[in-house]
Amino acid sequence: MKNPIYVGIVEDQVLFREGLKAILGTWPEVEVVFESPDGYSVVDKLSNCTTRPHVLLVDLSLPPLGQTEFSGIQVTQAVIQAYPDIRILILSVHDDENFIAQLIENGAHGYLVKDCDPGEVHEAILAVCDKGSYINQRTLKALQNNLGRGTKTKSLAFSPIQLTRREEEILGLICRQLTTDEIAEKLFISSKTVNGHRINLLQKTGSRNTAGLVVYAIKNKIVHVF
Amino acid sequence: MKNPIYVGIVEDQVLFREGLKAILGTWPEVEVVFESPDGYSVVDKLSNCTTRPHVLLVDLSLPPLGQTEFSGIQVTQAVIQAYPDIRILILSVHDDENFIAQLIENGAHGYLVKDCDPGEVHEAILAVCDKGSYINQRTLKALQNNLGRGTKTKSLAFSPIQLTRREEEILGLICRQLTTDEIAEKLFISSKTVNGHRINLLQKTGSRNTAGLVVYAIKNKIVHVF
DNA sequence: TTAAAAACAGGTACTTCTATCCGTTTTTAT
DNA sequence: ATAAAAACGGATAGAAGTACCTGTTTTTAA
Repeated sequence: MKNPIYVGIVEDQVLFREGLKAILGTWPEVEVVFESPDGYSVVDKLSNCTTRPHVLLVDLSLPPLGQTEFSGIQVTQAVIQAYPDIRILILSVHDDENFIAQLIENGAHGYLVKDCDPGEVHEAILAVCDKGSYINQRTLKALQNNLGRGTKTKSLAFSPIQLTRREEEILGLICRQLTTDEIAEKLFISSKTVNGHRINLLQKTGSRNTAGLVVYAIKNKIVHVF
Repeated sequence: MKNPIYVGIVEDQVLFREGLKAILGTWPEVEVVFESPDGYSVVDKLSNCTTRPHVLLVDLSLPPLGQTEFSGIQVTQAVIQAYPDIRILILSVHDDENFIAQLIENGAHGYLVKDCDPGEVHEAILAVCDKGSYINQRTLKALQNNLGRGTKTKSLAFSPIQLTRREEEILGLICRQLTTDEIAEKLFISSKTVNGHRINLLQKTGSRNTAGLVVYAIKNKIVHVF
């Protein structure tokens, strides 16, 4: 087996990491030469690594609190800047189109959801080495649906989000554990309206659900915990 | 109209406060002699108040972040300790039995949900003056269902809650915006189990929903925002 | 004063969460 | 070794949240 593909694994969970290694180990043309439990030390570790990987398999299952995408993007950007030759394959539980599109736009060469079968991982590794990238149906769809929103996505990631007064008010009430109906009752408006503000809040803050909204609110001092 | 009933209103929302005053004003035997936008300054304000109210109508729609019941309890206790003669009628959007029971146990003389009709407010005001308390069907049910859990309720309110390792882990993942199914997948357990832990977390932290869980987690440094 | 933004409201479909049952297995502490 | 606590899992039901669509009215700013 000449010209093996050197693969690096970035995954915080030991069990899953070892499982991945075991699976990759069954493929003769693949060799795991690097692993890291987190994304932040990856660049450092790569610098004094005996055999530099061709492909980096990066698990993004646990982004830091309050930001669904930023850390993944940061790691991707950092690695690509330092080692432009390394191909980056993202492995994530998140199936959000925005998320996927943002990662690809920021330099990742492929995106796999975590419950894909080993065959797809194999295929993806070969593809990023051979063709430079691996775009499956899911990723393609995400990119298409986010094509027009290039600027929107960017401004969302880097500029401080501006919430309206009403949105902040409702966000505060959400943090105080009021339901949509209760908020509507308290503000003398329809619950449909509250629902609308809720959706806008999720969109503006880039949250997936209520938990994300609360973290955002606290982080940005829209509500005060202490 | 001799022997009017002097009533005080504690309500942060101007519109609702004025509306209440207007409604109470139509009852000849009732006179509003005191109002306050928040519960914390109530005791102070009562001390230099020309006509001391017989009944205090306290709105608890907006408890401080992360605690559904404590502030209401604190205000109730403070007023009762300083002015044992004053009858306290709680007015709240919360229909939780635990919440109601805790307030009554801590000295409130009556509990009304905010969407009750004016007639019930009238009835309640007369009742707390006449009989000393006003217990409606809802309140009675709440008290009965919480009768056996007296100690449980108390320990929940005053002792720091002890979460298990697994519970903290799952709480962390909730804060990171993972859904129950995603958490189950990540931890290699059934979503039913995650659901169980979720319910226990709500119960232990005294939260009403996910928002409460996140606030609790941040407040108690189970996750770190910054 | 005119256009844009914000707030409002209704409908519909689907997903996730909340709540109660019930039970088993594993871990921990006495 | 035994009991208690923790973790696990299944079924079911209903409440709340998420995500679209469609509009109108009010506010704000150019």
